[in-house]
Amino acid sequence: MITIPKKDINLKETIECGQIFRYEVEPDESYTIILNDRVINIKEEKESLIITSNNEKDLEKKIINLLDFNKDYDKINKKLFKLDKRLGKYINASIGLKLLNQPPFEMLLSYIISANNSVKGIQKAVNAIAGKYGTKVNFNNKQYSLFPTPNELSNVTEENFRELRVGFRAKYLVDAVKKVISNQIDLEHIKSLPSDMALNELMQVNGVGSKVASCILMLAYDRSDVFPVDTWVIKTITADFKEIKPIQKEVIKYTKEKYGNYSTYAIQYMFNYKRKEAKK
DNA sequence: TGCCAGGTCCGAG
DNA sequence: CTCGGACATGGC
Repeated sequence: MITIPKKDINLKETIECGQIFRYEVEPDESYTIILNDRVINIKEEKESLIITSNNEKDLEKKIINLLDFNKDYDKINKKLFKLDKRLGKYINASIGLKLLNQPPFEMLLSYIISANNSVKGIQKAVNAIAGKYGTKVNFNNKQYSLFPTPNELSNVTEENFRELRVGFRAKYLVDAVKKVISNQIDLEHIKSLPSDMALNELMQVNGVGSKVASCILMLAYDRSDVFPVDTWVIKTITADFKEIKPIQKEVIKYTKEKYGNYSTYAIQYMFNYKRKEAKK
């Protein structure tokens, strides 16, 4: 067990805003997250986070990275507000929200599945894939399945994926696995690419368009200059940013020009605000 | 019951 | 290049 200062994170907001799919809420309101090579439980206390895992090697480092604790969100938020006062209400709806840093391969497959799907549907499919093909680990007397590696999925057919209720996206998953294994897509190399080239690299995979590629870059590659423009963001633009045409291309252009290297946060706050508003 | 979900692909104009 | 329909599945 380790304890780290909680800082300004709102754990619930961060975990439940739709950016991570493989987690469970425990009876004590802590979160159990399956991250890469291990299972981690995070419990929020008044001033700290209590972390346990089946594998405590480098655990603190992994948590700091996962929860994006190396960034100063207060500074980011102040900067955004200065750039555009209208962002105030969106920022305030997302205080304590951190953009998680997650594994590239898992994000690639998860967001392929996300296309025209609901968060619940995505969670089901991703968990089914892990349950069937991922390595099993034990934690707190329970068995969990890690997300499979590319090799563990190398022989999975379109039909196999379809059995796990991924629908028409099955062929896209097969294509993604194939291109990762054959190194047609180098997930490691993408780290060193500028964002526009990284987007193009990811979009070589069938089923990965601009929006999905942006999600992957935002969540697995720590970019703050790319951002997904989805249905919720379009709704926000339509409602509150009437000078922008509510179509993806125009929103991207405007956002980059106005918010620059803070674009990702601005868009994520808009997304979160609108999605929360709809939930009520 | 029918609509829609953190879209993308494909073919037509 | 832009636009509309198809696409699997399940929750509400």
